[in-house]
Amino acid sequence: MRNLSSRNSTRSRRTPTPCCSKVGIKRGPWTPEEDELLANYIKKDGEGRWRTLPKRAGLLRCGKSCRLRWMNYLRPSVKRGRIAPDEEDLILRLHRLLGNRWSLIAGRIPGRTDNEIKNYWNTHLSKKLISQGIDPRTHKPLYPNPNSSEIANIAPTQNSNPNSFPLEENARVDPATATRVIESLKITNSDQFPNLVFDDGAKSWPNCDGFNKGLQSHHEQNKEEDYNGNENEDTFSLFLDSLINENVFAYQQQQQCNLLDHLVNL
DNA sequence: AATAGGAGCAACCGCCATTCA
DNA sequence: GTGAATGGCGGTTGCTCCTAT
Repeated sequence: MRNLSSRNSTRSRRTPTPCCSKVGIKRGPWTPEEDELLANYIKKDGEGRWRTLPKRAGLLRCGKSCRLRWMNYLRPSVKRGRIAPDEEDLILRLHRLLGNRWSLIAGRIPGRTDNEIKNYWNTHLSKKLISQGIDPRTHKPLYPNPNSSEIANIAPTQNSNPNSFPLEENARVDPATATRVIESLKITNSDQFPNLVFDDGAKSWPNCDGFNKGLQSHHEQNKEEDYNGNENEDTFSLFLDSLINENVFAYQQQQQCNLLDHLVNL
């Protein structure tokens, strides 16, 4: 059983949350019996009304705990097992675009939960990027070459420069826009162009800067104009579309180069 | 064989957005 | 319009298992 004393002491200083404040609520790992109770109840009565579900299902758990258990483990659509290389690749690209928006990222990877992706990122991918000299938060080089022209385009740490637009900050667009962008990105980059420049952290830095610059101009435009949600969404989508198209163009150029090299070597 | 340390991951937490009376 | 209830999210914790010593 987990030691929850530290959490309880923290909670005692705060207003208790309504669903978990009752005495007698069970915590910690779920037993197979509890899983069965929950799964059978949801199969029979469906998801939803999580706060009252435990009582109806005969569980001594809070509603949040039931929801989490169902969403992350019991749901039939949840895929178990290792993250495949193509899934990892998609996570990397989506994270680069969206930052730590795990539920959005998970929404584009069938069978994977936000918790699973978040864990995988924290335990595998962030370390992998660091080992490659890439900042996992910004997807930019950790130690840029001072002689490189790239240095001028590297976004400083947040708050250090009010004019900088680090990717993570920029990624905070509304979910509807993000979803549309991801949809087009997935079709364009993942399905049709699996080896796109976008995949490679080092090669994509210029694209990333373009991304930031585009967002900056977008941001400045918003400051000048009265806010119009749909219009700005469209502008943002168009910008991202153009960014994606640039990648497609880069890919096509690379393919042509590869073909020429091949012909030369014949 | 014992144990220390790290990795992986399930679960909990607080906060925020949305819904509804 | 307002406040309570609810759902959902991202950050964090700590337990379990594995590996190195």
